[in-house]
Amino acid sequence: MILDAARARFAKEGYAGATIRKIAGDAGVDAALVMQFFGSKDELFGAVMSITPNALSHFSDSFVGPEHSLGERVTRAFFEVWEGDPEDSEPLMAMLRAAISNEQATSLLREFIQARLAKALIGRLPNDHAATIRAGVASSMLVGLIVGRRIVKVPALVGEDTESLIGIIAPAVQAILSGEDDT
Amino acid sequence: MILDAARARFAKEGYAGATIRKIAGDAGVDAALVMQFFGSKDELFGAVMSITPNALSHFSDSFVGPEHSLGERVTRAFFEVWEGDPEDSEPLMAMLRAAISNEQATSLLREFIQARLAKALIGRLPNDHAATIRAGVASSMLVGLIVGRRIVKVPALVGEDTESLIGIIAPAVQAILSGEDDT
DNA sequence: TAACGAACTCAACTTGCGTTGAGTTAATTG
DNA sequence: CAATTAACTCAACGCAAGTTGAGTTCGTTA
Repeated sequence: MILDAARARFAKEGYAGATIRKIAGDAGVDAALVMQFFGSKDELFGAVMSITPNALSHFSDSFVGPEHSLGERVTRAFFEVWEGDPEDSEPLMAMLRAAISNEQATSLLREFIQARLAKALIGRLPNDHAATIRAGVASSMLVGLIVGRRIVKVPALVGEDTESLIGIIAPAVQAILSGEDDT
Repeated sequence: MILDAARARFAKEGYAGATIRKIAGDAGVDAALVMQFFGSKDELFGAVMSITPNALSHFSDSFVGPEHSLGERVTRAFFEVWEGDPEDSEPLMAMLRAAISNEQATSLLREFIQARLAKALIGRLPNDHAATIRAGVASSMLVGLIVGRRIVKVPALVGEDTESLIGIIAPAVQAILSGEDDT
């Protein structure tokens, strides 16, 4: 399937690195066919980028439960999606990689962090300005960990299993979401 | 100056996006001259990427002081460097942007997070395995905030002034560095 | 079985890139 | 002033990319 090949390539090599010819090759097909189906590389990319319903519900579910363990549930859900089924994580990875070099991807990732994650959170927390900001901060921090672990491959993060990381990160996420600050 | 133009372009547009022709144009010079000076695009990029001594000492200094405000000092130093003098922040931005698509940049950023930041931290904390990991986690989280604020431009982060963000983030960084976890 | 349309290939075009080598200006120095 | 070197431009190469249009296979349907 062309879409599968495209998703994997965009996730691994970013927007510029993934060429139509390579994607077509992976799918055992001529590059011109990809063009006929999707019109352009941009449109193919748009078709690939998405947040799967499964990933979304995973995030949403994590907000249900006692507040004292909110940070841990959110952190765990985040890792489960980003390091779980490629079907769910590859579109996210494609967005993240491409967001650095492609404007279209940037706005999609922006919408993901802001609208989706924040909206899911706001139902569970005071729906005010501060909650939105805290949601944005927590999301960006968690994305930063994915960047470190999966893209930059910081040894300290790569060599650690998910549970240990969650043990370290969860309290920090909790601190942000529950709003114990200095101001 | 060619190096100034290159630094700005790499920081704004990443490795692939910044072309030799555009850099040469910014510097009011022919592309061929850039080649004669630096040999190749890779070497030009290598000449641009760096952590300035000023940025480094900024980070180091932030570890000096009482432990209960360590998180706040580190967070503040981080923002001061990344949002301060372009002379210091642009090479970092160039590294970060390029790290997604260029292998050479990936290892440089890896070294930055691991060797430099972590090493500076380890002098101040128990020099064990756990401290290295905590340093990696904190660094990646902070980088994630830069990604959100400066690259993806998440509205919640862009619209907030630095001090408010530090107030939210510092306790989380403190939680990670001081080691109050769940395990 | 004939015909139609979808799925697909082939060869080529265009553009922009990094890069090169030969040539030109400008500055330095003996 | 002559000459050597450094700073620089020009025109072009080769390549890989996205894209195109004409042609081909092939399964479905009348």
